Amino acid sequence: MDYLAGLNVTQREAVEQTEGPVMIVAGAGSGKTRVITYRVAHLIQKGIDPFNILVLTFTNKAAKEMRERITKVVGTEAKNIWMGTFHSVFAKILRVEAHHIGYPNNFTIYDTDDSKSLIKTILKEMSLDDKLYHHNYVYGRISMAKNNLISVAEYQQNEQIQADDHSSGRAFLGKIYETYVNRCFKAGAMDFDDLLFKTNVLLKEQPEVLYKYQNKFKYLMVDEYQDTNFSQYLIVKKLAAIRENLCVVGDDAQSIYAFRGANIQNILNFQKDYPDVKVFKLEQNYRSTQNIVNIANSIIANNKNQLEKNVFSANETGDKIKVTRSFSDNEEGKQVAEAIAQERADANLNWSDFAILYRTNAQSRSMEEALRKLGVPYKIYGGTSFYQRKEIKDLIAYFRLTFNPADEEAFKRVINYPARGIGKTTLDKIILAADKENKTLFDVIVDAQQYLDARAAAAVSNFATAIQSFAVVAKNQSAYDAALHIAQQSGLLKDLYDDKSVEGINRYENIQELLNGIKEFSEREDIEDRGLDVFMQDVALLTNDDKDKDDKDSVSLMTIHSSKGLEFPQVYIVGLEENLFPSQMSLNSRADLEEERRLFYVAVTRAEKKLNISYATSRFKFGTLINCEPSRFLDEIDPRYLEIELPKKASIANSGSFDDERTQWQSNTRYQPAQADVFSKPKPATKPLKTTSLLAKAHVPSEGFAPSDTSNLQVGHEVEHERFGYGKVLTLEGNKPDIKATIFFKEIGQKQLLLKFAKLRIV
DNA sequence: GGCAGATTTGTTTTT
DNA sequence: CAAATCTGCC
Repeated sequence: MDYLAGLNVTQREAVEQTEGPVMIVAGAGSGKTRVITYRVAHLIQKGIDPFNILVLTFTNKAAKEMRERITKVVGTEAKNIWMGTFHSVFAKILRVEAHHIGYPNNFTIYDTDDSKSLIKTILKEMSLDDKLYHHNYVYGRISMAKNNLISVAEYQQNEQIQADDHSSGRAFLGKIYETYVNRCFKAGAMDFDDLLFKTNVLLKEQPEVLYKYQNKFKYLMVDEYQDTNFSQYLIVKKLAAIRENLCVVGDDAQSIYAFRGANIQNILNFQKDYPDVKVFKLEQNYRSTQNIVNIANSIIANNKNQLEKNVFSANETGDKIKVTRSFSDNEEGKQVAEAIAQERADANLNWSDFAILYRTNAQSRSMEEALRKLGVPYKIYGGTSFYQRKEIKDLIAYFRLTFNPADEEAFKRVINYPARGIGKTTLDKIILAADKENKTLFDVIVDAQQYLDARAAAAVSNFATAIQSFAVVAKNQSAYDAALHIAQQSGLLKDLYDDKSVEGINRYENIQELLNGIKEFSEREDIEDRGLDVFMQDVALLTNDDKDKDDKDSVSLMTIHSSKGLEFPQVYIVGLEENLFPSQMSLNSRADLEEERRLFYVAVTRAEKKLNISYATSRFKFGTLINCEPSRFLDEIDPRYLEIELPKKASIANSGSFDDERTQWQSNTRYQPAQADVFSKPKPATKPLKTTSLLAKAHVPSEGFAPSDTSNLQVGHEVEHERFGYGKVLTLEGNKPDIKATIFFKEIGQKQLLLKFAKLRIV
């Protein structure tokens, strides 16, 4: 029982309140994970069977960390606790129960790519405008519906939804949703949202199944409860209904998953649903210095919607927070890498004491490069997972098809990879036939000569026979032998082996790595069922973090989202720029912006001792350089806690209002190639312009260059362009917003520019 | 009908 | 900078 000694009064009470509904409102760094860990340990100590405990988290990493920590307290018994993400836990249950709701138990899990690809196929079949019905939009709409447990019938009958879809000009969404759901069902596939949606269906329609799990999970805990969506909320509520031994832990200030349907109301509903709930508030931050906690508070104070809380720290005041500017993303990487190396030497720290956090995965690249140059070991969490690489998905698609020939997305993926002469037209015919006959795509190719001409039918039949033979092999051989057989006989291994490019070699190695992983799996003694089908069943749910075994001392790189729940002595938050953080996608509504701010709050509160923030005044986006302005969040921080460090070198291209405007249009507008060529990427002169030297040096704009209002621009006017220099207007053509000017520039010759984009100063 | 090269388009965050 | 899509050629 000595583990209770390390807890403060509230933490201890929360741990000891094992019975009945409990809500723990836990500020950042207030020992939340500690409480959950010890609470589980305490339950086991009290004699509760670990098999009767269910702990739900949001990310694989959180689940893994939690299990490790519990293992340290209670030992190997921790293995028996049901613990994992919502998706993985309920996928596991559905694997046992799916037949109750008409699904095969070996259903396929569609990942986001599969879902979007299916949506694209459906849109094509319905010949809908793929701009208006953009697959991302459609996917989001369907996902929203599922997360709110809105079935197809309800979607089509709901007046509000129908009105919305009609007014946005997308009246067919209900129909698309219907087709999508039918096609998934026919393919024996569930998407991510289905894992929760179908669990709800199961628990609703099968009372005896519900009862079974209510009695299995006598104690439930949900971490990051503020991130639950309605679907998740209802599952938890139902499972806990008999005993109400339900403990939820959350912090509204750290709600950062609204984009996937999380509903902050769930925390408020909790008190309504369980009137006798015991609420514990953890407000003392043990993690960070006072400066860090204060800065975090000053950030979150800018949000209007929040529960009252007073997070404080009794730790040392600590260093001020350093804000650094650099002139490019690469420079930013260099500065961060150098600072880390320096700090590590000065303070005698480990590499693993440092983390670099960013808003988007794409930002890891410049950081990686800089770290590599300095020889700093690092580890990237998340990002494109190993299992999301093309070659891995290709091979796994073969596995999927082997075990579930109905799997439409796997079918489309590999029907002509490696190339075997089955093209777009043939595929379209197969899909059409399948639709008409209400068969699966695979059914059609088994019966190919009935639907296709001889040549295509032969090719397709060979493929079908191969897949069928794989199924026999998979049944009779070990996972590894079967996997190797499929990799070879499909021609995939050879195709990759023949590709001697750098990427090709890499891909081949990745396949080898996957095969090695399967081999390891085949040889595991601790699980009974070691077939290839078991190995690949839940691959869609895996992320990179599940693969990392090496715990070499290294700097951690990750998005802020995946850093939630973690802590590091020194944290570098990079890319504090408008349109990046906050993301430009979030600027349309207060709710979205506030979520970004909470994200910043999460980032800041990861730091224990030292926090560094940086931004760049330019960075590469889509391969072109854009100018950036500092994030509004920087202005919101109480400057008393800041130490602004200006760069040694003067930054280029950062001159006030002009840059601001350009940043804006560049992020909204495609770079006009006619303008870009001279400046950013002089291509090998494939199409040399007679009047233009591609090697011309960029013009240096005159002092205080500012574009003029060009609405009254006339032929003959002398103008200055920021990069093309001085020139004379030759012609003006087109109508109002799209007036095109032909201008002869002294330095580079004739150019055509759209006035609405060109920044011209009338001389 | 199918392929390779050219062009164009797209990035928030996670399961 | 990549991946998706389109275009011209066998």
